[in-house]
Amino acid sequence: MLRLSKFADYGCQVMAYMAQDKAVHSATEVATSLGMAAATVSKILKMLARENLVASVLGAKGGYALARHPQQISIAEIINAMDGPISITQCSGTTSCERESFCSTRGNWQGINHIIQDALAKVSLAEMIAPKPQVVNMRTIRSRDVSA
Amino acid sequence: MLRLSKFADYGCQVMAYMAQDKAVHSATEVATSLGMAAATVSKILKMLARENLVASVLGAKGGYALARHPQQISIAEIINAMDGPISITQCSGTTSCERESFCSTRGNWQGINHIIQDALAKVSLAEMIAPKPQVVNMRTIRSRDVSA
DNA sequence: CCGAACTGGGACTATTTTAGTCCTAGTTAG
DNA sequence: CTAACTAGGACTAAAATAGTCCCAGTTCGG
Repeated sequence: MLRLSKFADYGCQVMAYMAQDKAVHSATEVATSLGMAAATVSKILKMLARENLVASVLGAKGGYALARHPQQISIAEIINAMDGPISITQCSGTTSCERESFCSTRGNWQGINHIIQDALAKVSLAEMIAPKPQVVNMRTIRSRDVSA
Repeated sequence: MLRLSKFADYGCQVMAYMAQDKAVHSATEVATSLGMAAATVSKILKMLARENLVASVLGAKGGYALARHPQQISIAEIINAMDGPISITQCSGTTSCERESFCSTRGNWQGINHIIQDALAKVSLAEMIAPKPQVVNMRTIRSRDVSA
């Protein structure tokens, strides 16, 4: 339906791991713990560091630590850091968008996009790692379609 | 941030065009009106027909017409028809998902996924083509980030 | 002061998705 | 019976994504 990139997914996993404590973790350590390729984790941490979601410590014994408290980091920020702020409609104003009905469509797309961003911004990393999901009433999970 | 495929976008455009009236339109006609490649529009209409969003009429003078009233078609259905029911998290249960903290993360992902699906299901094709966006209060559009 | 353990940044390649084209078969109006 | 259509799928092309690697800079510990 709507896809989140693997990077965004990885980014959240990495952040979830980091959220365990306030300590400094090296990329290698995170990779080992998560069972991911070291180079990939390193890349992800670099991206997260650039967006100030994690703070980096240079040199030997260096690594990364969460820049803020898990309560103060939303998954929207993580996704943005990994995927960039790409809106769901990527209509780059090409020629096929001239008709009035289409433009009004665009306006609605933006509204929908906003709802999604809002939903993601409302969930903090702390909530994400909580065993009891509070994001939405979980009786609604049945709505989940069979994945492709 | 979150990407909608071009096909889903096209599908909505095609459906918006079809929603103008209850008449039968050939793929060629739709393509011409929308300024899109005929083969592509044809493919999109076939997909929409398979999901019963449009009804097809075979033979000469054939074509497609909206299967239901625009009020009764949600954009979630259109997106599903085009992209398939792919949830935002595509974790296929690989080895890196063993830890408890991750699994709880998955549960929350499903909740978020549901919110998004809900938002899309609430918007009908009729609302989508309406010039005045009612989907969300539009004072919030400022939240739209600069696209990549 | 040197070497080992790190991050920073980016170039590069491989892989997978996505988009788009085309062909053949079947249906129907005139 | 032919022209105008859709049905379905095979195929190719293009682009986005994921993943690897390299080199430079920083810091710790001996």
